Amino acid sequence: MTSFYKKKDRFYVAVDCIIFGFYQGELNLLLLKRTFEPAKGEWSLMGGFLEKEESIDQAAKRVLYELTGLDNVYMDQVGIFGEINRDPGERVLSAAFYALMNIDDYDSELAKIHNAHWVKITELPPLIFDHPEMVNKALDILQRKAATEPIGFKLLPNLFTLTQLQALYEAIYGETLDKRNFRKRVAEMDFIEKTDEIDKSGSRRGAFLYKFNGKAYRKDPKFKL
Amino acid sequence: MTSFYKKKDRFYVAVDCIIFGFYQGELNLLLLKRTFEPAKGEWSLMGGFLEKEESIDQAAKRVLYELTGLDNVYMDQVGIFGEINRDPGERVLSAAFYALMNIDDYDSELAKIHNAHWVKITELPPLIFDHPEMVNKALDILQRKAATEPIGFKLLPNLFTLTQLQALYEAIYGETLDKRNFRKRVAEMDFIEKTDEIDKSGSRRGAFLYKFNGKAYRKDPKFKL
DNA sequence: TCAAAAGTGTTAAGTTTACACCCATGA
DNA sequence: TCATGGGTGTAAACTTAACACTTTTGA
Repeated sequence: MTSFYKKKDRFYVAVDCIIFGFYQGELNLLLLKRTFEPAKGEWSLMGGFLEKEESIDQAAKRVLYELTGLDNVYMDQVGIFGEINRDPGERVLSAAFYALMNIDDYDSELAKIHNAHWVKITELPPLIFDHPEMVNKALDILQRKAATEPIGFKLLPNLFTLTQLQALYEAIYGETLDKRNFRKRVAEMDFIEKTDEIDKSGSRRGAFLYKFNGKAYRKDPKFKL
Repeated sequence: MTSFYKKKDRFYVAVDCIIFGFYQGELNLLLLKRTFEPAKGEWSLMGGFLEKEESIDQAAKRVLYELTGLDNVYMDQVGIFGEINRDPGERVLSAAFYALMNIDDYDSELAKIHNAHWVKITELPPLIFDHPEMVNKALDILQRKAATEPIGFKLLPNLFTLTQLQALYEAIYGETLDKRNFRKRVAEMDFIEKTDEIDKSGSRRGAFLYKFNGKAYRKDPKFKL
């Protein structure tokens, strides 16, 4: 270390993850009912401390991996939360990240170990510290970003019906959408491709399954839903 | 300190400020030609270290105040930058903030002390570390946010002509706008109020000065430019 | 046979874009 | 008197929003 930095203060830095899933027509968050201090017994986001040998992004991925067993999950920054007393135990800064995952992929064994549960965002319990702020900011970012970038697909299986896709966007925006207008817009985006497979789980008649083609999207990246 | 935090690593945390001003029809940044280590002689954003007794937002305001002598400047978060070697001297995390100021308000004496200079964003010199990324991200946020929230006014004097306002938005978006369409949209926003004062500095004929009425905006907060 | 979800087009309303000339003034 | 920036309206193109019925199937 050069002498330049010697007198400066150093801080604990955490990452907290706002983990979104889509389930039963609603956005859900994967939350911990804490079995550990501080705030044992209360609800919180999944978090962890930044370590010396990792970047902040890596820390976020690691924390998510610890809880879900997944890597390659879409994550993006929400912001840094740095009020002095945000953690009443000790001063800790927190970098918040949101993650979008397909709820089918999650490992319920790992979740059990951490006492993690999917909770509808319309029915969130009280959360500790400034975690409610983090969630609100993440939701706001998700709503804006989902409208103009094809990130919603991260919340669905690879193959999905248009009814599912519409229900997802209705959940994200918190409003109902017109079926014909929605499908018209989907039809204009060639990278949302109809397959010849049919899903019979949602109706007797069955619905065609679609998939998102990222390569095709990148060729003509115009998205609006 | 409770024992819980004892084993965790602690980190130096800085704030860096992307300070926007509007001058001669262009967006400018207030940059330092560093007279101090590290990276003496190179260009950088204004920054400073987070201190124990201040929140991150407060640190950003303090750093801006040190350079400009101004408080009450609009600032918002850009993000946290946490790559391990982003500062080659020692590991330092940085929370980046952008600030929007009226360039007339700045204190050129203070600027001199810090060896700070307004530089057109179309003519930026190479910047140290990951400062270019910070600037790019700040610009992106500014462009998105300026379109739907009335923050552009922070870059102008309290009284401004419509020609100035249009030039500002052209600078933000990096494209020219149609004068009649622009003024039509302004006319629809009642909180952009025509005064009876006239500015003669920009033309022989003179142009009416307008002002932004924040209270009126909050009553009917619909903004689009 | 009927309940439940899938699928399909048209029209009106609203928004956005393109475009050109006269005005007022000081030098 | 003329060069310079200030100020003004309309029509076409495009986008968005509203709206209802038929199809398929398994129980």
